[in-house]
Amino acid sequence: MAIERTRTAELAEKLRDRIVTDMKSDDKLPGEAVLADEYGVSRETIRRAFNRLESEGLVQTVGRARFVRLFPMYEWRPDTFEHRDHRRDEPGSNHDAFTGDVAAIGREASQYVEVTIVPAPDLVAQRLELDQGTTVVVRKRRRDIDGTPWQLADSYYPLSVAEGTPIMQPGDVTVPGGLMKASGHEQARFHDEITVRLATPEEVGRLDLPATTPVAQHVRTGYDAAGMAVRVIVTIAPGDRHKIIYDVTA
Amino acid sequence: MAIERTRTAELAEKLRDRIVTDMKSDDKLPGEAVLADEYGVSRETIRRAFNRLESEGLVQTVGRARFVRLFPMYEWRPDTFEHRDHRRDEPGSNHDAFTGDVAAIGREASQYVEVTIVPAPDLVAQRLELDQGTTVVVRKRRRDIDGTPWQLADSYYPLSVAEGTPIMQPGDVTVPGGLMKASGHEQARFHDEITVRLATPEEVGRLDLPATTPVAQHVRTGYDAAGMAVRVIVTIAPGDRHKIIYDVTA
DNA sequence: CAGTGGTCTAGACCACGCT
DNA sequence: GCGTGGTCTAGACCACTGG
Repeated sequence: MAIERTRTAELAEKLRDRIVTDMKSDDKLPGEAVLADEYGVSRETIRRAFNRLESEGLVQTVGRARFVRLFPMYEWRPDTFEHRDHRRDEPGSNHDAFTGDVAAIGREASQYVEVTIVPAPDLVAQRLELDQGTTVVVRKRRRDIDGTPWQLADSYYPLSVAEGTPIMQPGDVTVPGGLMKASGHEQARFHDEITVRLATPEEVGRLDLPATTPVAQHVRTGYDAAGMAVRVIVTIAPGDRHKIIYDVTA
Repeated sequence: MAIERTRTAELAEKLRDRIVTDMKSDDKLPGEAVLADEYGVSRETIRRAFNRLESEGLVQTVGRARFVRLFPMYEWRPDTFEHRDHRRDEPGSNHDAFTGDVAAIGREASQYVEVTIVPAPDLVAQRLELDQGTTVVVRKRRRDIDGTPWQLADSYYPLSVAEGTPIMQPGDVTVPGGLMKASGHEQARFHDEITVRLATPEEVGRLDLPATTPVAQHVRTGYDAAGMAVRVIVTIAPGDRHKIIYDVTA
């Protein structure tokens, strides 16, 4: 006999099995009323089971219907990302690191960048060693794969670093050696902090996620050769479509 | 005016505010009936709000009551952890890396290790380059802080590496140079993969977590100087009590 | 305007532990 | 026994959308 479980947990498992064995990404799931009838439970129980599957990222509700979502994992390598990113400036390459990674698995990348000046959020001010509320330049970036929002990567720069440099240029800028080199503050080392939590309502909106999805928040602080904190990148990576990879020498 | 939200979301926010401003860790929360009356909503709405707060890790239900849980973040540095771990073998130290980290913030660490031989799970077999189902040695470890389960760290070794070495010894073993050196397969490099997802029922049980908590799954594959995969460590770190840190040279 | 999912409620039953 | 949280249900109302 199977161990004792709640109807909701059992139903979630049945639906999960059914989805992974019989269905593929973007398939439309039956309506709540149909399933309630089919499995002999109330509509609320159906909804609770789907809530679980949505949190897992397996199902997403769009408008008036639920769809299967099985994303490929984007393997993100923060330890080599910036290094590879500079290749975009080499002759013959029009790939930044993200675009190159995505092209390598036969998919299409796109990015949307918005440049603004804002008071530094707490998290950023601390890491840039600025007073809370000091204005900073932020390049808010959304990276998509095959038209689906994949991750957010917001870069914050002190005004003293960004002013009068290509960092202030709107859009996805390409400059030889990269934005940081152009600012005269090439980065020598990074401090990366990863935390795991549920997506905030803002992130749910920007990435079109279900309401209760786990995300990785990756905060990279970059320092120049003089030891000055010159950039903070806050990356939000939904768990259902990211694997973060570091290679470490013992 | 505040933007339009559901009663559940509004209530969750009110309770969150109330908790972080007026309460402290381990305080007992009022019962559902009391809150339903106080806020003028049904008990189901109270429960939905608490479900959200439990997922965030702010509240935990124990037996017949809910308590505030505000954990300090354990700052885990996988890139230097193993190196520092070896200090346990230096004269005058009885600290491994975890115990030392925890002592440094004035708290008390404890660890529970169980050694068994099992068929390699898929994830492990692939990384150790073994056929699926090959038996491997696993050291299942739970690390606690101040008596609270904090993380799981299960280490898997190929039989050929572990046999006849202190790796097979039960309990929290201390050997000069570390377990890997004693096996003749000191690790030269690591490949770390981090994914984010909801805790599995097994993890919920082993770590005493609420049912819908996000965790980081950190899989470290260690290679010896000859390039052989000699160990896989699967660490499960609940998001509400961990910050993972890597320092990277550009 | 009928059907969908989103939300909320009242009420029921249960297991459990405390008084 | 009574109150707690855990679970489930039936039913209601809403907003939105496609026929």
